[in-house]
Amino acid sequence: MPEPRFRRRKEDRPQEITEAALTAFAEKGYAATRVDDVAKRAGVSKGLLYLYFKTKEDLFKAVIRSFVVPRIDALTTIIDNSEMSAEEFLRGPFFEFARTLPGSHISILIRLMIAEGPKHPDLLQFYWDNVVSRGLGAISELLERGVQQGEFRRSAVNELPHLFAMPVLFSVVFRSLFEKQCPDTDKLIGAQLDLLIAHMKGDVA
Amino acid sequence: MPEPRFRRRKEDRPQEITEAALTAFAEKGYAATRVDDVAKRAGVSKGLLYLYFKTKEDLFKAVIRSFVVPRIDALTTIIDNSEMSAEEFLRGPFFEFARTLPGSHISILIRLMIAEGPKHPDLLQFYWDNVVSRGLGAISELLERGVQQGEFRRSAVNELPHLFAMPVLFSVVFRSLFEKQCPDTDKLIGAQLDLLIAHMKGDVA
DNA sequence: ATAATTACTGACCCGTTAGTCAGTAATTGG
DNA sequence: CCAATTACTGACTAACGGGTCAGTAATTAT
Repeated sequence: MPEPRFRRRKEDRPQEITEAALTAFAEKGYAATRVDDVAKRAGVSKGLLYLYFKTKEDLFKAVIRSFVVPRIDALTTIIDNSEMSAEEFLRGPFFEFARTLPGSHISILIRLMIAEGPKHPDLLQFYWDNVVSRGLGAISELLERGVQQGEFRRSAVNELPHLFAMPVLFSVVFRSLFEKQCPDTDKLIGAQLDLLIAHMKGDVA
Repeated sequence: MPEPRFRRRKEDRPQEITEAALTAFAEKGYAATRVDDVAKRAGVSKGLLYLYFKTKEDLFKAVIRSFVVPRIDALTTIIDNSEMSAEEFLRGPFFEFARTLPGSHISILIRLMIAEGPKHPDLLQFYWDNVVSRGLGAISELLERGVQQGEFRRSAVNELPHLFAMPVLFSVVFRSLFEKQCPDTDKLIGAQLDLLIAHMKGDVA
């Protein structure tokens, strides 16, 4: 009896396809990625891909959903379940998150989001609700907790959560464009963290 | 004698076309912009466009060149020709530049640059040399001047130029994606400026 | 075994669009 | 006024790629 030409693996296909799509999108960008190519990488025919994803745009959304959101979940879970002081969290898990993000494949998705976002308003809304808003909210809560416990003084600056997010976005974009000339991401993010924490604690800057 | 169907205006065509292209790219992004559409907006036939620009990519590069670079030139000229103190410059012209950029059409080009950059390495190099590198260099010089004149203390933070550039890029991206939910650009940039200047002056943060 | 089901294939279709080019009409020079 | 020049037009094409679907082969039910 001959080897079967293919196996039916309904369960695994979607994930295999989104993984292939992630790689392809990362390499070529959205518009330049051929659906045919994604299918090949996933070891599947184009027809099958269209069985699981209605359109190319649909596929793109699925990629964002399945790779970016979990990352944010991980962060917020740590905040909620740990007893760390705000500073410990910022210098620990947050810093770790921020410094590893720009080198990860997620950073490519963020770039894609910037590039393609305006063409997909509903995706943008999804991204806002599930990633950006929650991320900023988490920082906000954390700072508030720091203030409550007398660790930080109450700052006049309302934009603090954004100021913490800034170096992350900056590094992601900067590195993805000017890999070679990019300053050390760790130092950049570290410097901003130092500035902000010093400010929150009321130290001499 | 009838009105001529068209005038020959060799001199003005390139600029008119790049202007039309800027608008089109801004509205639709690079891939979704039709060369035909750019031509129509410029009031020319597609054939003529191809007489002035070899390819669509060529056109894109011309747009970046002609609209972004002058903006940086303006800034560096002010630095070189004015007698302002560093702080005056940062709180004056630099702040003005930074806060108006995210609302201008240039910001759309920056987003396009982020989106399309990786596909055009030579353009990226050009952009680095003529925009990013010069911009960072200008800030660097300015800070150095501030230190020389005893206005600022010498900071241990080497990444300062990037820290000044950060809120600008952040605002550009943030606003172009989440226009509605974007925090007040002025305040965001202002806050970062305050932090950095306080740090440079050695004040209490 | 064989029928019914369905995951899967791959050739095809068709709208779309970057880029071309033979021809046309506005200029310019004699 | 006519000829030479060239800025300009617009119909054309060649290719590409998203999406479809009739058919096939693996699986499951009987």
